[in-house]
Amino acid sequence: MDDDIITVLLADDHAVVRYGLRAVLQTAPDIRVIGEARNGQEAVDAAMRLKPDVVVMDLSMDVMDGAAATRELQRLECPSRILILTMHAEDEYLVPLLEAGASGYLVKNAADRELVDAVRMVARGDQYLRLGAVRALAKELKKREHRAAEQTQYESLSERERSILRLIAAGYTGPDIGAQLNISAKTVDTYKQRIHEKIGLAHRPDYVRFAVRLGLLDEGTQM
Amino acid sequence: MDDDIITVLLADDHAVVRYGLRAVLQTAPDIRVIGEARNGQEAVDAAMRLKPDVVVMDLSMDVMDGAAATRELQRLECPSRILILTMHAEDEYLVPLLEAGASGYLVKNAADRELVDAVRMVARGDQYLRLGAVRALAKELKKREHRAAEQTQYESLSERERSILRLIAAGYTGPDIGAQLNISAKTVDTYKQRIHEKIGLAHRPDYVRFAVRLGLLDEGTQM
DNA sequence: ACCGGCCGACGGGGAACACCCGACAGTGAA
DNA sequence: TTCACTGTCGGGTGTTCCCCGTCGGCCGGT
Repeated sequence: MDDDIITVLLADDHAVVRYGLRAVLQTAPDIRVIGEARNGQEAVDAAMRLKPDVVVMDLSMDVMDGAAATRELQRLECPSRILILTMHAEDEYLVPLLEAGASGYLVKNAADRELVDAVRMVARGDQYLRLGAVRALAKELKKREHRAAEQTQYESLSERERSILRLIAAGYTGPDIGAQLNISAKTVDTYKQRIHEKIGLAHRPDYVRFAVRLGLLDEGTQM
Repeated sequence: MDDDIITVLLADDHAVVRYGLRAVLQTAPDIRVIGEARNGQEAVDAAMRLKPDVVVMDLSMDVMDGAAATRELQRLECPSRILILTMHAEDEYLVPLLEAGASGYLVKNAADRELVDAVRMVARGDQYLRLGAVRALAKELKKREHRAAEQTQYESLSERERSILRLIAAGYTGPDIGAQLNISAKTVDTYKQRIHEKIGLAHRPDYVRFAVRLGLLDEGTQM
């Protein structure tokens, strides 16, 4: 299966892109495209059936996106290496993708020149990452850790406490919150103190910053 | 120049996509690709030089995006029709694009089947719009109007009032705000009342919702 | 079976805050 | 000049916040 020829599966929901990728890869005699998929679900099915050396996978697909498909293939212990294609330099997705088991990450912009090299490297078992992506990695990791820490703190609260946190951040007063939840304003007070003890939020600005960072305020506000 | 053959210029910053588009359009005998461009700037130059019947233009490009290039070609009174290609159903860009002078709007998803038809229609002077896009038009317009209304309200405030609005939404108390701006808490009170009179924000939740919708809280919070 | 920890729910009281009232000076336009 | 807008401040009353303590229910440990 690997006696010279590198077999490749293409996964992209745009037919034009698949045509283009095919055209580029056909210029390399040691690479053969053995299948195509129009979304993540098809990619997983095809990869398990065809067992290609490399899956060239678009990040943004309708039914199951590239990240989800990567995770799924990893879960199913598919031996294929995965090379992620992305539109621009959306490096924020890099870390979870590598955690999910992707072997490479290529910006479509440079796909014509670098694609063949990237496929070969990934097929050999190496990782292929663009330089900018690597640089963004450290920064991203830190941000994510901080975000994750806050997320963990939030999840350490009880259900009631989370509700109170959200409502305080949204600007409601103690009595208002009590009315909304059918409890006394004094009870709301208790939760405030417990939130303070647990995760250190003391004043309203702390609540608002915390909630904005976790995106807790967008939910109830969408129209 | 239009004695049968439709001349086309391709503008997309991804070489793979250009290859794919070429492959699709080559299947139509009445269409000939006479040029390619790697960004909006090149597209404008090439279009003015080659005067193609149709410019097939990607929406998201680095140097000058499809919308800007469309506006520029319109300004230069280029006779070419413009067919916009977009990744997904990003219908929010539809209205400004049509205003800018685009003749058609095609989702890349369906580019293999519909592209040839779209190019022919646009070349004839018709508009080509996907059905979903048209349906989304009315909804988008409404949303934008509402957002724009709030934006206008915000801009109708004085500089000081805007600051107070932001700080209240961020959760600061009157005295806190006074300290930050070196004014009395009582002065802050006045601004609150004036904001109330001008744009109707009465309670803190109103402030928070308003600020979240206008994205006023993300700015000072990014790290 | 008991004890400590966590959770949901209250209340009192003093300090802090918000809200409505009025006030006044500077600036710029009608 | 008069009027509207802006930036600034104060007084008083009602509301809210914050720290204190309380109580019953539940669950896990010894």
